[in-house]
Amino acid sequence: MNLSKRSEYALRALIDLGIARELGRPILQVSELAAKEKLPVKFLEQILTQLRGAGYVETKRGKLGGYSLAKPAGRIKIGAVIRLLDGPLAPIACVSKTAYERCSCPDEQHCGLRMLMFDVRNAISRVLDRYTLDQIVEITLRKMRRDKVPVPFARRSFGIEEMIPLLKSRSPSALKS
Amino acid sequence: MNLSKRSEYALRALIDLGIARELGRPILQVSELAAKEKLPVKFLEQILTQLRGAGYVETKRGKLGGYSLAKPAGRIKIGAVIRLLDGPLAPIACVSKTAYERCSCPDEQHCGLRMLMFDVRNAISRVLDRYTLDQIVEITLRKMRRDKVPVPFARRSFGIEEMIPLLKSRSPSALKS
DNA sequence: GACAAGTCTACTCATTCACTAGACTATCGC
DNA sequence: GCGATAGTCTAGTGAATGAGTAGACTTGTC
Repeated sequence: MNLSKRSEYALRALIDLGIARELGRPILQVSELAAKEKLPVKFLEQILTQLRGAGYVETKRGKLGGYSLAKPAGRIKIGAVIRLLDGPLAPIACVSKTAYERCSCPDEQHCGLRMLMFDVRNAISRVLDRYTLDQIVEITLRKMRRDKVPVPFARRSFGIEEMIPLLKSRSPSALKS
Repeated sequence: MNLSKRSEYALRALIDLGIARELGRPILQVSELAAKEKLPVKFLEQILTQLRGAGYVETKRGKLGGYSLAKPAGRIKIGAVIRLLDGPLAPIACVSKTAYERCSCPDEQHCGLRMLMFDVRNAISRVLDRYTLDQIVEITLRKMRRDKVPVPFARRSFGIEEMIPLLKSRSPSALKS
C-alpha cells in the first residue's frame, strides 16, 4: 500500500506550484522546489519532465525559466497523477478499473479476496479521485493562515539589489492575501 | 498502492483454511492449498511458516499433517495479516498509526500531502481493519451457494479405498450445509 | 522403518527504486 | 553574440525488494 517517492515528490511539487501560483508566483525553478521540500534536484527534474509529458506542468527554458502548472489546479485530479507515476490505485490488478487484468484464481466472481480488495480500491479511489489540486492548495493555505505560519513562496528573500526588477514584474494578484 | 504476492497468497490461504474449517475439514495440506489457488508450493510453505510464527495457523507434522487456523476466524483481522507481511497500511510513513516515522517535509502540521494521505490511510484501514476472516468466509460461501457454484474442500475426490477411514473421522459439522 | 508431511536455511534472478552524472539545448540580459 | 542560467535527454548505478527454488532436515503415522 505504498506511495513511491516519485509520486510523493510529484505531488509535493504540484502542491507547491499551486500554492505559488495562488500567491502570484506562477513560475518556480526546480532548485527552489527541491530546496523547499529537501529533495534531490536531478531526481525532481526527471519527475517534472514526466509531469510535463503528461500535460500537468509547462516549462520556460533559459534564464528566469522554470516550471508552472499547465492547467487550472481544479482540473488536476490527485488520483490521475498517482496513476501516471505509480500505476493503478488498486491493490491487485483484478480489481483495477483503469488497468484490469485477470488474476490466477479459478473463479473471480466468488473470490473472497477480490471482494475485499474491491472495497479497498474503491475506498482509495473515493479519496484520491475526488480531491483536486486546488482543494489541497486551498486547505493548506487556510490552515497556514489560521495558524499564522509564514506562507512559502509569497515572496522570496531578496538581496536588496535583486528586488527592484521584481517589484516591476510581479503580478498584481500577489497582493490578494 | 500494491498488495504483495506474499500478502495475497497468505490471505488466499487463510480464506481457504477458513472455508475448509467451516465445511468440516479443519486441516489442509500445503499441496492442496497450492493446487487450488495455483500457487508455487515452496513459496506458499514459507508464507505459511511466517503465519504460524505470528500465531495465525498451526501445523501438524508428519503424514496426514497440514495447516489449520490457530484461532477463531472471527479474531483474525485482515489488516493485521497484511501489516505482518507487507508492513504498514499507510501510503507514507508519516501518516502511519502503527509505524509512524517523521518525513522530510519542513512542517508536518501544514503539509497538504500529509492531510491527503491521512485520509487515504484511514479509508484503507476502515476496510481492512474492520473485516475479519470469518466475514470474508461467510460472504464467499453465501455467494457460492446462492449461485449454485460447487463449494471447494467440502469433500475431497477420493479413490474408494481412501473413503472409509474418512467417513469415520469427519466431524459432524460437515453436514451443516 | 518407510513414507509423507512440514521446517529451515540459503541462494538466485529479475526488477524496481531512488538517485547521480554529464553532455546538450534554449533563453535572457548585456 | 556571448556567457550565465535555466531546463532536457540519455545512461548508468547500487541497494533493496519480490518472487520464487533447492535441498537437507525433522517429525509423525502406519
